[in-house]
Amino acid sequence: MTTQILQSIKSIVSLNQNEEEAFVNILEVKQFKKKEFLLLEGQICDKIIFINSGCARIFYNVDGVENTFQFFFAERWYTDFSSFLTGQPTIENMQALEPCEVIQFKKKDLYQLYDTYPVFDRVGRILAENAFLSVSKLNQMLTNEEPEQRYLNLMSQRPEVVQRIPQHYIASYLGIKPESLSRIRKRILLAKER
Amino acid sequence: MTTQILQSIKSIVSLNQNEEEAFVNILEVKQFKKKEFLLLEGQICDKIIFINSGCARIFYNVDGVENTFQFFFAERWYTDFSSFLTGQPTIENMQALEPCEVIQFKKKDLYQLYDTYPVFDRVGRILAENAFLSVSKLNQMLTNEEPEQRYLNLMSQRPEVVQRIPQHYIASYLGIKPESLSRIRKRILLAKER
DNA sequence: CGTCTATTTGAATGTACTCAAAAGCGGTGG
DNA sequence: CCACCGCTTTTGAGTACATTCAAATAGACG
Repeated sequence: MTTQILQSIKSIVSLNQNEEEAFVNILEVKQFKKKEFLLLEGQICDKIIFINSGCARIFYNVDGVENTFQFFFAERWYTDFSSFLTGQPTIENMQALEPCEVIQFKKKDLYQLYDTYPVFDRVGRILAENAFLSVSKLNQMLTNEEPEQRYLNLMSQRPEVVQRIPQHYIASYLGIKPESLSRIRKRILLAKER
Repeated sequence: MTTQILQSIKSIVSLNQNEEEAFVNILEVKQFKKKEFLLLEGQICDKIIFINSGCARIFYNVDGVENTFQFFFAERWYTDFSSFLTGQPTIENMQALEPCEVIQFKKKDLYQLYDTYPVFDRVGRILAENAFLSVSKLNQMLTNEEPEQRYLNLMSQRPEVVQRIPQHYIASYLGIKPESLSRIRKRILLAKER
């Protein structure tokens, strides 16, 4: 059950037996059905989630419109850092798009680890750094590229998104309306036929 | 000279005398004239910069067009994490918009600190977390808000940007063309007059 | 003072948007 | 297993807003 998350950690730092045990002890496995919420806006996000299987999207509401801004598949870490760090209620929702098995642990347990085993500060640092890289990439995508190019890149770089995620969520992720994505797809198809 | 950066560090963790000395020892103070580059694309970003005074912008080139995506003022940290972490050449340019005094230190020195004094892993973690928060915010801004709203928010949340930064850089930061920003400003002025 | 760059203004264009409706698809219950 | 219902995707027509291209004005700096 905890093989994947341990592997993920161990690709970052090596843990001695004490550290590994201490870490495993704070883990909790959870199952979510399709459409269930792993995190709901208004909650304080005091946990870190690692996805064993399934997939989920993150979105928040702006004037009643759902704004999807990330998809998570197996082997990926998630937390709403803003809420996690500041203790403020989150505006993010994390919703299972397929049945999910996740491993999660609480902030307070993690902070205890930070204080007991400094190696975990390093884990935290590297996870934060990776989170930063991933948001930066998203940012560049949103600022540099036309919607059509964004979709083409998504197809080549994250095919699982295009294959497993409903189109209107992808549209939201790309920053366009479902109708526009539909037209873009049509354009791409026509271009290919030639 | 190092007062500000030490204060910034100490707002994160407390350092004992050894740690503080070790840290100060890796610091280097540098001056940059207006328009000079603190970081140039193609270089490997192997340093972290802390701005003592002045301001700078970060931009990269897309098809020959400069894409400005952040402004830095005094008391702010900067590094191109992508390049810093992966060792790949950076695509980012950091250019002084006013004369700048900065304090910087090298990656290799920092990693030595990481290994000698675990407290710096924590510093690194928290800086990475903050960098993440700031990129996330930028992201939300870019995805949620109309250009006009973005500019209004910028005026109220970061007035120093509007006051000290040339307009065409702000336009680029907002993701629009200088002409559009000019028209937006006009619209805002007209609205205020009523 | 003069040059170079930044900003403003104008007119025409393009692309995604809105609104509306039709077609397609998946899941549920009979 | 099929029929139906609801949700997703597609298509169409018209609109809005930033963009492009071009030119004029304003401002900064030597």
